Amino acid sequence: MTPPNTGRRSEASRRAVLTAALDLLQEVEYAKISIEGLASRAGVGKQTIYRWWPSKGAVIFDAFLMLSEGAEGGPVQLPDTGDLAADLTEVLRATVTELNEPRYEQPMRALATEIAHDPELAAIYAERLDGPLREAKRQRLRRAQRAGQLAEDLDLDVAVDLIWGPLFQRWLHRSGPLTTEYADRLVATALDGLRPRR
Amino acid sequence: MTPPNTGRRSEASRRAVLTAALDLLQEVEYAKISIEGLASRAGVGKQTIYRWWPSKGAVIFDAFLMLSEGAEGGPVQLPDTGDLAADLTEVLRATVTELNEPRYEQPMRALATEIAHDPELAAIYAERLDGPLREAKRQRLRRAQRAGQLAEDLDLDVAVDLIWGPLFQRWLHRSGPLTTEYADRLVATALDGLRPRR
Amino acid sequence: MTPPNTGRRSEASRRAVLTAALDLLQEVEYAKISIEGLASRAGVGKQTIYRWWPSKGAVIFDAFLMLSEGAEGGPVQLPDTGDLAADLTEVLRATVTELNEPRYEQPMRALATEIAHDPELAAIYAERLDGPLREAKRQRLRRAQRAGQLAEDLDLDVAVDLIWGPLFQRWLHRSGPLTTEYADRLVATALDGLRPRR
Amino acid sequence: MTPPNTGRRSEASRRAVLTAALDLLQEVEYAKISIEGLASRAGVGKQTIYRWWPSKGAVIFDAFLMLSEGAEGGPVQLPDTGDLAADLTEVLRATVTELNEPRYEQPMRALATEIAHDPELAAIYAERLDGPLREAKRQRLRRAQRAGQLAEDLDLDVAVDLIWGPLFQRWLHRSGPLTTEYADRLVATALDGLRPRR
DNA sequence: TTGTAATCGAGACGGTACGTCTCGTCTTTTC
DNA sequence: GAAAAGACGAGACGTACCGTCTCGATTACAA
Repeated sequence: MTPPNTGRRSEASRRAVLTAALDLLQEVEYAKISIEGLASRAGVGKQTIYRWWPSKGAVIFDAFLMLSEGAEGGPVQLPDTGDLAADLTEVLRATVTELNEPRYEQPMRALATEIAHDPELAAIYAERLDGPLREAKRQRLRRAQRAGQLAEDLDLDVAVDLIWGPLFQRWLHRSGPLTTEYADRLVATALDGLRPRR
Repeated sequence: MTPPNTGRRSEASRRAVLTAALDLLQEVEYAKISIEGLASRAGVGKQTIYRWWPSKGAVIFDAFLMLSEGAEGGPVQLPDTGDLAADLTEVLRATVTELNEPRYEQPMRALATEIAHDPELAAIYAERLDGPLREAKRQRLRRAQRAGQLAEDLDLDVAVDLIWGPLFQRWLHRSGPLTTEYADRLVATALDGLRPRR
Repeated sequence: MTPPNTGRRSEASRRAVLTAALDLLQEVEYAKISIEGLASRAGVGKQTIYRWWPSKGAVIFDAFLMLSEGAEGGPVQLPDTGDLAADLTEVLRATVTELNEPRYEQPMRALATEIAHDPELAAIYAERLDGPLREAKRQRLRRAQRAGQLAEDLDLDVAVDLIWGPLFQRWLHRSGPLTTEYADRLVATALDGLRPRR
Repeated sequence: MTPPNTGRRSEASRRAVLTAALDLLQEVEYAKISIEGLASRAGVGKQTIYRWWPSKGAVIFDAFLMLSEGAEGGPVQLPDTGDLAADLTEVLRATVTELNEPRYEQPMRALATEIAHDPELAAIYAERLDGPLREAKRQRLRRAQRAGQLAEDLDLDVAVDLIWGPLFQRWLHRSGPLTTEYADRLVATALDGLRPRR
């Protein structure tokens, strides 16, 4: 993200910009955020933003990165009580709650949009933000698979998509209410499949 | 979308604007389309656009509407050969092909973004564009359910999400390559579920 | 100065800009006047200025033009009591007083500078502002010449330069104090010449 | 001009800046010269300029000073053949030629402007650049006066203004073509005065 | 001979203003 | 009375410089 950086970048300014970005995202729609406003909110010259970030999206993205890297203590881990269905249901319910939180909604939609339109950003997102999380999901499933709780020939990537894809899709497109019941049903249906089990 | 229309609206101008919108979407990124440019491309006064549409998104949306309503002859219908897995695979493969077509990509991402940020538009989308399609999907599954090919207590809405959600999610977030193999595996996994079948 | 003007220019905005220009010139140095500040002072969009004037200098110039054309009732005329020396002395003394007035100084230096650097502006200045005044000077001298008070073969243009040139030069370059005594001596010396008169 | 200079200033940098200033004046309009560009052209840090000169005008001025002090070998002297009219005509013709030279025009207009707007610079100009020249002019006239060729009570300062003032005025304001004929007529008219000589 | 202190090139910083672009509104003219 | 044309006030865009600042790296005195 950040250019070569010959060694003299002001860390204070960097943090001020990223913090201001997160603050603004809480207040106004992503599209209405201007570099001008961002700079003035951060108490920073516009040039300082243009010097270090190629686009508004990149700033917002870096802000998310800072947030996530600050929050996370070590590698992410999904709960593992041995009961896969229960664990997944818990995680999805938490996700539902989070997605319904107003203060996260705007920033996350902004991020989703930015990723949808900028392949380069999408790649960084996949590596830095989604990557570790996805790996954690895959590992939880792998443990279940080894315990014989999942099909032996299961493609774990497809499995992850099958569980979380519908959730994000419904949230992003508002194709229906995002409730904990939906999360429950989603987990159950994904685990058992659409076909009847004798 | 279109206001009451008391009777004096110029159909020629309306079509010119919508056609120009579709043309521009092929050429440039959605975000770079301006009302100004749209009006001049359509050979129309700016006021004519502001008079009849509340936002840029609404224009683009109306353009999609015109496109889809023009294309469609009667109600949409999913293939039904009796072999559900084969039929779903065929449809998903077709969707994969379409999503990978460059000339559809920009407009569809634009639409997705617009829906993600504008709940009102999302509602109209759900009703006018996605609605009929979703109904067709549900009906195909219902027939399979009645034929005993799907679980009796299956929530068809969740089922639709389970099949198409991962696909759109992967496309929009570019979280992985969108291939026909992926479509195949998705259908199979959704039908059988993650758990092992004895 | 003003472009073709297809017929829809706002007279109110035009006057607001020119008035603001004159106001600002009283307050701050010409070089510190910005288009941005001018527009905001005039309560006008920047584009309105850029649309109708090619440069800051052109605006200031137009402002002077408005001023002079507003002030002047009919053609300018120099006093003619029959006593050329007395008349010229009176006029030059008045000029000295005016040039020493703080509220005229800044604008006039600004105008002089602008003319010095922009030949196009200089031409308009020569025609619209300086022209009528210079003609009045020439005419006063011509009457004196006809009355036998000036040399028959005198080049009136050179004569005008000889009387007013030193004054403006001394003012602009601050090469010495600009007093009424200087004006008196200048007139006398110009009329009699440097050579001794027997 | 130059600050106290405690003894450690780099002569190389000083010359580089002044030379760059003169070079740039040949290429672009004075107003378009920036400290930033000047520093980079001179291969010098901006701070080195800000450390040693108070303003852009001061740099340009110092550059002129360097130029003039380099050129001049000893005190300036006007020609003295005994024929005052001929001598003055020769000098004024030379001045006309010089003022018409494109490579001198920009820098000299820049200098004139700077002097017009900055009284402090005007004082230094009067002392360092114009002073010696003006003294030379006065001395030539004084010799003529002693020889009885000029009026006994003539104010030599006014006389100098009368001869050179119109010329610079006409050049700076472009109020008419600057030709050798004009120079000739100017000298003749100044010497004889406007009034008829019996 | 070695500090040590000021100067140097470089360039980031918070800012102001540039000249351009588009917004959404308003006004004029044409059909 | 809707339409095309386009001027208007507003304000963001990305760039250029402003004048200040900090950073090693020379560099030339004083110890």
